[in-house]
Amino acid sequence: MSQSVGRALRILIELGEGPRSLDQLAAELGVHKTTVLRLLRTLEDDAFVHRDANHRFHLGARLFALSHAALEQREILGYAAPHLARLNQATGQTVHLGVYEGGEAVYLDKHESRHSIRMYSRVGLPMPLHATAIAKVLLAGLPPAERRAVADRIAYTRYTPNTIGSADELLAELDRVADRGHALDDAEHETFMTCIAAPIREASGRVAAAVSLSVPDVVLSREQVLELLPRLVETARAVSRDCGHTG
Amino acid sequence: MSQSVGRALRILIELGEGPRSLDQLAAELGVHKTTVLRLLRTLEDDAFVHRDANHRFHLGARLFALSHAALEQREILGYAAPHLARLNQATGQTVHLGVYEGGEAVYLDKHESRHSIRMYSRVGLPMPLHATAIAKVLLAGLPPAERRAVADRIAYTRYTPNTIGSADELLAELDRVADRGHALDDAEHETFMTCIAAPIREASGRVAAAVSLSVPDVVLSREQVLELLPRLVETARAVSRDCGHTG
DNA sequence: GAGCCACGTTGCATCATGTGCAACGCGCAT
DNA sequence: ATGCGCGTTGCACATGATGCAACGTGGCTC
Repeated sequence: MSQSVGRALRILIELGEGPRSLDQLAAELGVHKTTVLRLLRTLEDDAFVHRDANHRFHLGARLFALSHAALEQREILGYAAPHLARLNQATGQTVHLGVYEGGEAVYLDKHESRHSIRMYSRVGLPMPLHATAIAKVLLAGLPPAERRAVADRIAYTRYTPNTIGSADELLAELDRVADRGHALDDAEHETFMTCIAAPIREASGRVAAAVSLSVPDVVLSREQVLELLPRLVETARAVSRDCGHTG
Repeated sequence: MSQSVGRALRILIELGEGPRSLDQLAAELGVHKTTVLRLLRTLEDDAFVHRDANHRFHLGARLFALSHAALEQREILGYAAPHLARLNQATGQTVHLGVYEGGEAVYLDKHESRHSIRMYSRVGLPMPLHATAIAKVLLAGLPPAERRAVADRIAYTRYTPNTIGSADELLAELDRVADRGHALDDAEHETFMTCIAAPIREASGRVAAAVSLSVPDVVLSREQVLELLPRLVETARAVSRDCGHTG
């Protein structure tokens, strides 16, 4: 579709086979040296390729970073999916998987409630950091210094009377969440919703994601939702185990 | 340098942070949706990105493949270098590291002889497959079917009276090399040179590379070179161990 | 169930951008 | 000194990438 990009990608693929010289690449792609050189320089600027002292081109460091990132993302989704489905099956409620990435908490996966009254959300959508159970779990998993930095950047839009309104309040709440091992959203985002969330940890112990149950008041009371906590926590633990987290 | 390629790479980098939608990417790059879509399709064609059922874009499978390939290449170099330096130090002779990639045997690393008469070679340079000790070790490490295919493709240029002249001869020699665990180039490439080579194996047992010693006749006789074999083989074993090969 | 909205998708006209050519510079080998 | 191989640069051309505007479509909301 896009010629130059296609050629650049073919260069990467060729380099995947082993180091190449400029002329080799030009010959293999069937294009002029000049063109290959320009593509290589662009690739080099972003560390996708690396040239050694002898003007031979190798795959660059960025690829390692990317593949690691990709692996992590995929793994969590794949490992979590069956457990989320089972939790959804057992409770009949909306189940979310969320992760903290690039300064935002976003939904990675969603299993719909059986009830006609549902929570609005979309996979990939960022959520308010101070007003959702998932976000609180994710933030509680960050190192304290980073928590503070993130808390200071939040706008603290007040969605309901219960919404957390300041960085100090949020940080105090994050401490409680870290202690308890789960978070509650008690009508802090929507007046008619209660959510509970628990952390998923990867092998290193880092909080890699969070699972949540979201239930409208008209379906279950706050107390009834809390009764689902053990099930939720057990699901999060099961996913963590699948991710290699022992304990 | 190359605009569209640069944008495509930035897309990959963004996707390294996490899955994105078309509009998100367009906003982050500051370009029109259409443009991003085209770049994405090109990336998708080569499996650099993957789009899930919900039209969200992820990093694709090719990146895993590439990073594995790159890691392998780099690892061998890094693991081997100190051992090669030590062998070079101990013997004073030219030491080469070679790998078989994309139908060619090439030099990956070189440690120069202390003597004024040296072997001509350059890192990254392909070597004749039928007339060097390294290449014979590398080919001997291939599965038999592939050996045959490679042997049939060779031109069998006769460099010296000792040069192997046919596929059958070469295959017979490869069998011997595989049995012995090392190869000898007895003036088969240059009339005045003797080389010996031994395989480096990675964890899976596959022959990942080969080390060689190259000595001009005027420096050491054929017999004297063969006396260096134990040292060479031990070096190759040491590198193999560093690569995770047990045994 | 109907309408709406968000998002991905397509065709097209424009011109910026990527392209190939030819010439240069450099290092290495003879 | 000379020649060769390889990477590099400047330049003119037109190809191919771009943005616009309009269309499809699926999912959410009412």
